[in-house]
Amino acid sequence: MIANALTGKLSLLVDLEKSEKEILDGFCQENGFLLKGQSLTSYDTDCDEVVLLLEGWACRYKILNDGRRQITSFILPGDLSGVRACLFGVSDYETEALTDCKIARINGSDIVNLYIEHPRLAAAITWGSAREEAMLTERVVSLGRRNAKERIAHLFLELHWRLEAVGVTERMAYELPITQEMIADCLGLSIVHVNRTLQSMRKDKLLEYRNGYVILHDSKKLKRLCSFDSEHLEGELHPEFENLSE
Amino acid sequence: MIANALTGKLSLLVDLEKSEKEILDGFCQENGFLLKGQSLTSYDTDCDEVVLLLEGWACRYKILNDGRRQITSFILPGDLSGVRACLFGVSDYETEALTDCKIARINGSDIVNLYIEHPRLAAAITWGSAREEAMLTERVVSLGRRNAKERIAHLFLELHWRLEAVGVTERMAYELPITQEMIADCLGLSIVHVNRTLQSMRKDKLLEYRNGYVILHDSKKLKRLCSFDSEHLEGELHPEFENLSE
DNA sequence: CGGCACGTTGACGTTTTTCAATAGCCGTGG
DNA sequence: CCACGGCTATTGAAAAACGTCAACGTGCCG
Repeated sequence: MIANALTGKLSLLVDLEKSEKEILDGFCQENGFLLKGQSLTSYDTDCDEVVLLLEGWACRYKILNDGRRQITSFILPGDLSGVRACLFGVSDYETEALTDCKIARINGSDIVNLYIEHPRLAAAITWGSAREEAMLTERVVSLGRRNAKERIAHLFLELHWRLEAVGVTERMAYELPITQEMIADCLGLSIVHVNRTLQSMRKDKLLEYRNGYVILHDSKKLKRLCSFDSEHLEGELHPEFENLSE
Repeated sequence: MIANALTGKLSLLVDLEKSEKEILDGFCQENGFLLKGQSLTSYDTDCDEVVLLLEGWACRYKILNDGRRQITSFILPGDLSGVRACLFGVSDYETEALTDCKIARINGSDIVNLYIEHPRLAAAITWGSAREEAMLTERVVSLGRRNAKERIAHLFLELHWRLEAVGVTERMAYELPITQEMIADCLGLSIVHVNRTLQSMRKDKLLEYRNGYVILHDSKKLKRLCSFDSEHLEGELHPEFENLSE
């Protein structure tokens, strides 16, 4: 199931043909393993490699010159990392495994060839990037105009939405195997403030976060609280692409 | 010169062939005008239209349900707006002219066809989206981990960099025809605080911002102050794309 | 047992926001 | 011509949100 996370995600978007599915399945073959804390981009191969996350959590982040860290996004199973770096030769952030991870390393040229030989798949992958940009936009809104409580609500709802798409949630709960420090670095808050805000939200019976496990007690109220809108996570391919044959 | 902003920008990336340039020039024909405050996306045509900004300033923003506003990006001459909306049928933000603007409306299908018939151009346009994502990432870092002074420094440096690429700067100065409120909404600050911070930076002889005109007095110190790195604005196409013929 | 990573708590500082008032600029209408 | 309103910039005072520092607890693992 998880090994098909990518195929599954993209199937939501386009009706994949058999040959397309085979190509994707080829990409999904586990051929690597990362320990917690390891970097996703091995420096040997530099930018010429895309990593498909099969199992585990990772993140992208940037560090300012005095050590402050900002996590810009979380990478979940089924997500591709490094497509932009591969296409444009620039990687302006670090990528690190937050838990032990199973991955599939994909040759950069294979991805580039997709753009030439399988434009529909390329379009689907570009859609993935577009979705990421949409999430980044929402993060900007959070960091710019939402307070601590609203930021946490939004992040936890968004993660629930994403994890649902790859089928690893249980109703309104899911595993969140990261520390409060990572949440802080993602939401632009201090560890202490994240801790206090989480406690306050727990008291208000909005949500619970303990031992790496999240329970959304009142998702309706949470959504209202932070103006959550899942539209930014949805989408469909332009009909023109449907006409492309392989 | 400005009418070629798009061609110019993309030329930095790929050696365009004559036929490709002609297509781009076709897109650059001014065929619309927007008054300050007008929306870029006319609701009649909905998502099936891409707008190329030829002259003026615009922005994308989101509004929370209690009215707070966050500007997620500024749109400058040579920028395309609505590519994602056109490819994936989702537009999850508003787009508005900040000044009077000259624009070229481009039929969405024409853009989609690019992906099918002129993959190299499509790749170049995708590169534009990737650059936007990179800027968005930097904005996340700003909002999450930089204080008011650093945010302003970073924004003003980034705008200078972008405007330089389309040739509308004068040494270390440029016109910035927006209000302090827009800067506040972009940087996640209050108007009052933007005002005070600008004054303080003026006193420190870092930069000046008056009457819609920015002067960067000490760009070296500014860059150090906010860990500015223009790498996120650069890039080159994967060599494979060079082999594509038309 | 000791060390380490993580969560929690309290006291105190700083940054930033909010509220409220004033001043300058500019176009409009009388 | 001048008065007026609307928009933007500016200022001061007070409050709220959030950060920092330092300490302590707890569970895990070698």
